[in-house]
Amino acid sequence: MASDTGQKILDIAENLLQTRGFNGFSYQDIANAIGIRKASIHYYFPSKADLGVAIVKRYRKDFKHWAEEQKQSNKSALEKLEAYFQFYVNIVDVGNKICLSGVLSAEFKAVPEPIQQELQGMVDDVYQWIIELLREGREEGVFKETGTVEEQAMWFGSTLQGALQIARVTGDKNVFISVLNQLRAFIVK
Amino acid sequence: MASDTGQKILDIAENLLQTRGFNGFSYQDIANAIGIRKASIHYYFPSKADLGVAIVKRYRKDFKHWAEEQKQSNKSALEKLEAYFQFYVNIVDVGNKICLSGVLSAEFKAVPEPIQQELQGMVDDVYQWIIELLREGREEGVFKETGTVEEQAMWFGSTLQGALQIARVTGDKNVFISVLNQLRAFIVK
DNA sequence: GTCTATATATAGATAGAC
DNA sequence: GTCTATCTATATATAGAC
Repeated sequence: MASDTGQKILDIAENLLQTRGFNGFSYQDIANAIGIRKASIHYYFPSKADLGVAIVKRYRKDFKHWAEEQKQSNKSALEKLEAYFQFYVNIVDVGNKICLSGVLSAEFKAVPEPIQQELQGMVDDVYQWIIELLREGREEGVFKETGTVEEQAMWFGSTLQGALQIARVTGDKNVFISVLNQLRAFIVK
Repeated sequence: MASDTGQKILDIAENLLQTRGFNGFSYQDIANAIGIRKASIHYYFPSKADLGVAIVKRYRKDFKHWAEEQKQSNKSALEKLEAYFQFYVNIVDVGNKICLSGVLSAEFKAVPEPIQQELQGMVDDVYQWIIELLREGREEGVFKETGTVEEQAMWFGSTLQGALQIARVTGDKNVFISVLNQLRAFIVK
C-alpha cells in the first residue's frame, strides 16, 4: 500500500487532478510523468474511479493528521486560522492548481459515483473542522459572532474555493491574497 | 447564425457544460439530446473549441444586454444587488448546475486556449459590472466601504462561485441561500 | 511488479451523398 | 443543412509473458 510506485502515482495524479480536472488527464499522462507504462498503473489502481477515490481518501487521511496536529499544538484560534490560510496559499504558490474540492465539485456530475461519495465525506470533514475553529475563536472572544458557525463555515469555505479558481483565471496571485485579507477582516474582531 | 439548430446546440451544450464540465460531455451527448447526428454539429461548430468559445461569447453578449437593462432601469444599487443574486439563484434552482465561470476556471488548464481567453474576457466583464455596482451602492450610502471596490468585487464573485459548487456537492440548496444572506450582510449597511 | 500486446469503446473530426 | 460512412487518435482496461 505504501509502495513507492503507488505513492508516486498518487502524487502525480493528485497534481494532474488539481491542475486539469478528473476528465482532463489520463493514465498515459501519469505514465509519462513517472516513466512507466500505463498498464502498470492498473496494477495499483484497476480503474480510474479507484484512483480518484484513493486520491481523495489520502487527502482526507492527511487532513485528519494535520487537524490532529493542530489540536495537539497549543495554538490559539487566530494561529489556527492563519495555519489554515497557509494551506491554501501553498496551493496558489505552486501555481496553476486549485483545491481538490474545487475541481471535483465543478466536475461533480461527470465523475464516478464512488468519487462523489468520497468527496462528500471530505467536504464534511473539512467543514466540521472549520466549524470547530470558529467555535474556538468565539469562545476565545477573538472572532465576530456573525450568524451561526455552521452558516459562517459554509461561507468561509466557499469563498476560499472560489478565490483559488478566480486567481488562476486572472493569473494574479494577489487576487487570492486580497480575498484572504477580507476574509480575515470579516472573521476576526 | 441565429439558425434554430445552431441555437439548440448552444442551449444544450451550455447546459451540459454547466452540469458536467467541458471535458465531461461530447458531441454525441448533444446529438442525442436534440435528435440529430453528431456530424451535423460540426457544420455549426467545426471544432469543440469553437463550440466552447461560442458558448462563452453568447453568455457575454447576454450579460451585456442584461447589464444594459439594469442600467436603463431606475433601480437602486440594492435592487440591482438583488437582481444579480437572482441570477445565481436561478442557476441553483435548475439544479445540478454551476456558473460558467465556475466550470471553466476549474478546468482552465485542460481547455483549449481560445476558450481560456474568452473566459478571461468574461470574468473581466462581470467584475467590471460588480465594481460599478459597489461604487453605486457606496455613492448612495447604502453599502459598507470595506476595502477598495476592486478587492471587494473579487471577494464577492469568488464567494458566489464557490457557494454554487459547494451547494451542489452537499445537495443542499439552502447552503447557497445562507451564503447569499451573509454576503448581503457584509455588503449592505 | 512491470512489461508487451491487445481489446473495446468512444472521442473529435472529415468526406461526400442527398 | 443533414445524413451515412469512415478516419484517426486516444481513452480505459485486460491478458499474459517475464
